[in-house]
Amino acid sequence: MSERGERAPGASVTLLDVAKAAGVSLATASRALNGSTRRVRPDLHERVLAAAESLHYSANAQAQAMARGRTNIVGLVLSDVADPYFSSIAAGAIRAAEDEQLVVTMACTFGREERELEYLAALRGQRARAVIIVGSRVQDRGLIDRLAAEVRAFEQSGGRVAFVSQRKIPADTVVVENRGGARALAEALCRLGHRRFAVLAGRAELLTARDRTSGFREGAVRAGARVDAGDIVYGGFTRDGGYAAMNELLDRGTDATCVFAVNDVMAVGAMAALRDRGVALPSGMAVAGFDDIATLRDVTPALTTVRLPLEELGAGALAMVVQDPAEQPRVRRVRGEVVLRESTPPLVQGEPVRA
Amino acid sequence: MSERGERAPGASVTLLDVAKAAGVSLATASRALNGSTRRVRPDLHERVLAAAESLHYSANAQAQAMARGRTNIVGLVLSDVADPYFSSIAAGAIRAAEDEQLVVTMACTFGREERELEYLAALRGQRARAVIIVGSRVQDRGLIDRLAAEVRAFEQSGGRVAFVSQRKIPADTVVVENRGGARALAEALCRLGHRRFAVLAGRAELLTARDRTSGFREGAVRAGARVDAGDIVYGGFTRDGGYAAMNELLDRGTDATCVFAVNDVMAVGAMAALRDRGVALPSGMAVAGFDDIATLRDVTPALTTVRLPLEELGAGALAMVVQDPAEQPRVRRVRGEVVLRESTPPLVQGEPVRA
DNA sequence: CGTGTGGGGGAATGCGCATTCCTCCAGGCT
DNA sequence: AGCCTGGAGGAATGCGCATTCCCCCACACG
Repeated sequence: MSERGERAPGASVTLLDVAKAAGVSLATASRALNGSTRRVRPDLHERVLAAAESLHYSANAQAQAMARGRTNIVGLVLSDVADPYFSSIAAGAIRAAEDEQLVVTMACTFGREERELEYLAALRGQRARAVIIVGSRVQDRGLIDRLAAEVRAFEQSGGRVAFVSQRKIPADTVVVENRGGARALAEALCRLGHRRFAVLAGRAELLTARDRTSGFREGAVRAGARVDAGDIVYGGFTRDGGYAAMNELLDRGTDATCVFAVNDVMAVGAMAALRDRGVALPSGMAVAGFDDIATLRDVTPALTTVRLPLEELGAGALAMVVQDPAEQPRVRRVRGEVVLRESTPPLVQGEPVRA
Repeated sequence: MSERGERAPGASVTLLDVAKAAGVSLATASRALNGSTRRVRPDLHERVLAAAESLHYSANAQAQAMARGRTNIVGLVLSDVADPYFSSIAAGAIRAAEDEQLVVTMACTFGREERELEYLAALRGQRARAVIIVGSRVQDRGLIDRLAAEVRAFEQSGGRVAFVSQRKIPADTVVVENRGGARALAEALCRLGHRRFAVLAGRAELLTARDRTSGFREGAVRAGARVDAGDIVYGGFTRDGGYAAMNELLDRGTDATCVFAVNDVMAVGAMAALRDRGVALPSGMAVAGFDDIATLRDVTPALTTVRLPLEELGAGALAMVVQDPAEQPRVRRVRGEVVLRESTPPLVQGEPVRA
């Protein structure tokens, strides 16, 4: 099989092979390839590089990591890559990581938040240099405490941790101003003439969903409008969740003129439900979302929403994790920008929608 | 600082610490924690587990990898996670990897295909167990040859490689039947009455784009319809590419009654362009895409497309890479399913669109 | 009661590399 | 000419772990 004299499959060329081929010691080969405080004579340096090239040498990252005592791995933990919200954040983080010569490993919880714990432990085992945890914290004191302990253990072992979520754990965090964004959105919608709102509030445990819901309500009330408790519908934080919640709302009956879905994919689900029920858009019901997902910018009617710089969130978290740790955990607040589009036209008359 | 008597930051607890705490040898601790052909006396076993637990021990994956000579890392190389096509495939792969106790590391080329080479080399250095490369091959013999060499080197060092793309490299490949899917789509559209088509063909170098374009043309011609060379517009493989290409087509003028964009995001861009130019949808121009991106299933008019089981593509590639290698590289063909929706209503009369 | 046998604990080895320490040599100085 | 110094190559060490090999002990059998 290997008449070409190649090594057995599975056996890869090591630094020692390179050193031998170059006729130098292992130490010199290492110095030539990785640089060092020590200098290597130019001709030897040259020979080592040539040998490595011709042998197609690729340093064993595991061994390097062990010898050096640290890796260049950054763990990224998020709920679902297939969700455009998370994939955009991931793209931002990955891009930034590549600039820093860091390798990103990714894990998804797929909605089971307790898996964050497992992944964090696994990444500690990987001796990952840092971990970025993206996703809403949930209303569960026990879980938060356990996660905080796990984060401490990770940092204790020399790693860095950052969150993109609520600031519930003492660690660097990129905080999205969900409440403020939702409040501003509500106020803007009130200025358009709306006085009665419904909210598709997503999963009740998710703090992101809660913050957006309560912020919206706050803004509405402040502007003299109403969000009745009966007009707040919980459900999934997904497209189908939005669809179902909208249907439930219509079944209940509502006199809201505008419905706020706590994220864009839910809003799109809600629009689909409205259309299926024969409600004209946007005249029959105004719809607003949150996030400004790029892929959804071309839906019709164009969706009013709160724009979030998603890629920046990921890049920002990576930047925090690359910096030296501060005395106190840092918080980077990111605000959303209200974007009014066709899905929420000015209301001529505040008359209730038929429902 | 460490009045609690904790170890210096950066120093993590090792297997030896656990062994000492349990009053056994390192070997026994290893056997208890990882299992072995050898059995460990139950009480010692118990003690080791308890010690590991109380010390919050987490095995150093690097060291394990080195001692065992292999890792449980799977590299995923794709062009852009933020693109829903790739993120869906990634989600499928990650899900499948988790079932196999594998860790996924992700890298993005962001459209620069030559980076696949770099990442593959880096993953060889990681001693990754396997690599999955997702994305269209490009028309570039030199690049393909270099990639093939890099793949050989990777396999030579004991790793496995799979592609989700065209079958250009001798390795396990999940092949999407782009040509066949596009052909079927064209035929279906012809049955709706269309006789003149335009194609927004994406980047000319991408084989995926080429295959879809030529397959579509093939199907159209076979069904007695036409796709004039002047009605094929190249551009970006993105939403903005679709938008620009559609505008270019309208500027040129066309008498096509239906435009096929080689993927869904381009189709959405095209619809936006049509709308901006005042063309009524779907009556003024029928539009079809390819992929059936989940996030885009609610656009209006609902987009006719070719459905691809994206998550399955990722999961399938992972399955191939987990299996023992076959004598001959495997090929798993995946076909798309034509889904006719409102964006391509039956054509009553084949009259040209105003353009 | 002596010897054989098998199960299981422990010491030692090596994985591939960075790094420290030792050594040697060349050049400059007195 | 002899000594010192700095620069650079090489041997050795250790990172944390799996695994091999050795040995001891308990039990069974003759």
